[in-house]
Amino acid sequence: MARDKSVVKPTKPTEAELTLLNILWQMGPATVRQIHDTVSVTQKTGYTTVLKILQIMHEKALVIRDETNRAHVYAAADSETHTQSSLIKDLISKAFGGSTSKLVMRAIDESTSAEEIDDIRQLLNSLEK
Amino acid sequence: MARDKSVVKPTKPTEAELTLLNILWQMGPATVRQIHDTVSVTQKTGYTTVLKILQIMHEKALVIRDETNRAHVYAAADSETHTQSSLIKDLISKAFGGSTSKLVMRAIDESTSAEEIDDIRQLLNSLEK
DNA sequence: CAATTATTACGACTAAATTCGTAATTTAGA
DNA sequence: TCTAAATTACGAATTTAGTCGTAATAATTG
Repeated sequence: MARDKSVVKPTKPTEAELTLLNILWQMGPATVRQIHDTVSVTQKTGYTTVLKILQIMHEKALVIRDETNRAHVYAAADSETHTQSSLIKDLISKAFGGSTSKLVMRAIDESTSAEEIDDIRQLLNSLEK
Repeated sequence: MARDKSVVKPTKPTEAELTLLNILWQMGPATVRQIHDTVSVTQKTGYTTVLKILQIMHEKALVIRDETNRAHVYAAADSETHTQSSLIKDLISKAFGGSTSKLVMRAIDESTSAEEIDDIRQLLNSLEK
């Protein structure tokens, strides 16, 4: 049976895709050139590799593209927050039996700073109401 | 340069592998037959497919194998807790800029039950000392 | 306008993940 | 023992991810 395109769940980004999304969330809309320059700071990746991944992400609707100018301008299709939520929900269901509290227990360890713990405590307090 | 095998980081399990690990953590050591029977309850997967994935997991040292008997007995190489920690750390670094508190904020939402929130609060309290 | 440069398009290639069929082997039962 | 059943071994086929070279196209500039 044919699937209804409008209801297809957004694809989970791969690692390479997530790397580019992080850059887009950071810089905002950018050209392949800008994105490649940024990713090149930490990784040795070919320009066409970045281009290709962005094109695939466009097919998957992970990014939107402005083709007005010669150099297309790419932007993340979903917000960082939205994507984070979907990634974390996925992990909770696949590795934590659906238990958010178990995940939080595993997430916090000796390497977690006092500030982070404090932030989390604040969050908990704000849920009181 | 050759890598020191004894220091090679444990591979991150794929989705199919994680499915089988969940079963092994649940049942304890088990034969391919038992694992296949269990996975079959929720998915339609061929017996040899399960066997193959377990063999690959063995190569990757994700599981250990007792070959004493005809039907080999497989068991998870790492504990569920250990694997959960490593998966969550991976996600924190790749999608949350290394911030545990950001992850916890995204993890908790309207669908999180009061019991879960309570469990998390207890955990926070236990960190007081 | 021609030549150089920048960018996108296209396709190929490798590696890993997933699937499973068939062969070989071992065990157990008649 | 000999046949049937169960299990592992082997390898092929498919899909996705990731990589990049080269061709085609568009823009720039001398």
